[in-house]
Amino acid sequence: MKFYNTFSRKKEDFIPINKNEVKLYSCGPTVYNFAHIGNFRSFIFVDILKRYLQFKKYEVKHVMNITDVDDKIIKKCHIENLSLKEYTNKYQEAFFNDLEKLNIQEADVFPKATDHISEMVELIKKLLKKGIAYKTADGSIFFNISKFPEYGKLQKLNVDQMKKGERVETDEYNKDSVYDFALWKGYKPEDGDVFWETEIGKGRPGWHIECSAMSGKYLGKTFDIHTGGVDLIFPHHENEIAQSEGANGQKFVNYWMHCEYLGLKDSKMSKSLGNTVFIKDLLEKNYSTRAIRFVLLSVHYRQKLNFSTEQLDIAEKTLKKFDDFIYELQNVEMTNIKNEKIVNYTKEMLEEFEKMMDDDLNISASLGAVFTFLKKVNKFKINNKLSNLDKKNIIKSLKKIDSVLGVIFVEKTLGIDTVHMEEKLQTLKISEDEIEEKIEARNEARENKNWAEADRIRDELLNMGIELLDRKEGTTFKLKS
RNA sequence: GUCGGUAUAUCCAAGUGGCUUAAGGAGUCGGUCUGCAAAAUCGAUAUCAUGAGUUCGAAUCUCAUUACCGACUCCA
Repeated sequence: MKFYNTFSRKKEDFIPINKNEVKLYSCGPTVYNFAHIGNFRSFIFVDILKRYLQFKKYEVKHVMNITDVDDKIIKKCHIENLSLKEYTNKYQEAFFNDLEKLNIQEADVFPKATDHISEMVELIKKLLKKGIAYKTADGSIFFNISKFPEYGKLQKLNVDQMKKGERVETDEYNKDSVYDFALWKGYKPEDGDVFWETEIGKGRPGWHIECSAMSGKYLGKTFDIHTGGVDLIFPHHENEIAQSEGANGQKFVNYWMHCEYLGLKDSKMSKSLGNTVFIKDLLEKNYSTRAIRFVLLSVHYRQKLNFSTEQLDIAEKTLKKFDDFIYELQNVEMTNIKNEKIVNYTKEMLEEFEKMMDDDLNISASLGAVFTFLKKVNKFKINNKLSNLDKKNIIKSLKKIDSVLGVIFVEKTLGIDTVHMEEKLQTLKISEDEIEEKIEARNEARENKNWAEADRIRDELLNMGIELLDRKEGTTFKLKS
């Protein structure tokens, strides 16, 4: 299995520190607003990565931080006259809600910055002691990049040649160098009640220190994979490396994996540009959460993705294809002979899927293998040449695929004609018998070549969300997904 | 200024030297099936941005050109 490591800018064989275990840290949300679909793209990337590692039988220990204190949050709190907790709780809840909707597996730990002040203070003390950090007159503490010669090694930038003009930094913090960054921000009156009294003074943590402190606490000084959006490479991840390696004197992260932007009409989507799309916006337009998930996962994570509702339409169609495929497996007349070809198809599909995913999560090629599989199996289905054994085999392999993709919902689709169907019909106030009666009436009309009546009945049912399928063996129905 | 990325059909998107006379999905056109649709199925739809070079052989490597995008400021 190979992953592209931002650090080396190359695909590298993945070798975890401990044989069957992967320690994974992901930069999570800053809860000062709802997370937009661009944010969720990177969280879905992590989800696919994590699920695939599990698919490969690794035990994954996953930590995702929640940033619940920073400049923007404090500002907003004051505007809305809420306490830090009141303000952030709302968005935190919304975040978890959206995670669930998008079928994103929860991390093992979601540490919050405000719960780990003491760990951050410890780390800063260590840096002060080593002389890599310094305190300024206003009580702030900065990281001194000149004491960490490797600074810039992730982003591959040369500090001396960086553009300096644009960086408008006021002198409020009295930094030695403009590139020194804050570990701790000394208290200022406008911070209001957002401060901590600590050994290193009264104030609040800088943004970067939380990830170093919390990853260290939950995953150790060196861990396997660190993820985030490409926009975090610099300065955030660069600074994390400086902090952690500066304090611990050992390698921080073995594999850095970064997710590309999601864009809208050729511009990147970000909160600061104000061109954001939220999950709820799309749900209001009646798109399903699984279609959203599908769009976000179907483009390779290192490829820019230009989001559009057209892609959602295609995704809905694609998912319907899966649903129909699985659903119709039940209607096929089953023989009892195991079909060698089907055995081969499933085997080939799973092998191809794994081979492609092993290559830095090449999801497009993996999905290609799945679609090719559907096509091949459909040919058999059409001729009623499937056995129960084949069916089991097919379902089993799709479930396996979906343990990674998380969008096909094999079980749920198979359950349509039992629990789900009953519930749905109840809300539609129609019984299965009544549907059968209508189908019969329609078939009678069809025999009499009364097409108008036949189509009327079909449309009537379709409007209720019941779709008729005319097959050689007769007419069946299913719920429209 | 210093670094970096991308360019494949109408659209999305695999493919990084021969297994590809370029996967897969969507669209469009035309068959099969159907009363007609839907679904399924078969077929059609690409001189791989441009120019030069390396090679027995290039979408794939090298150089140049053009276009777009990004980092160096908060951002997933």
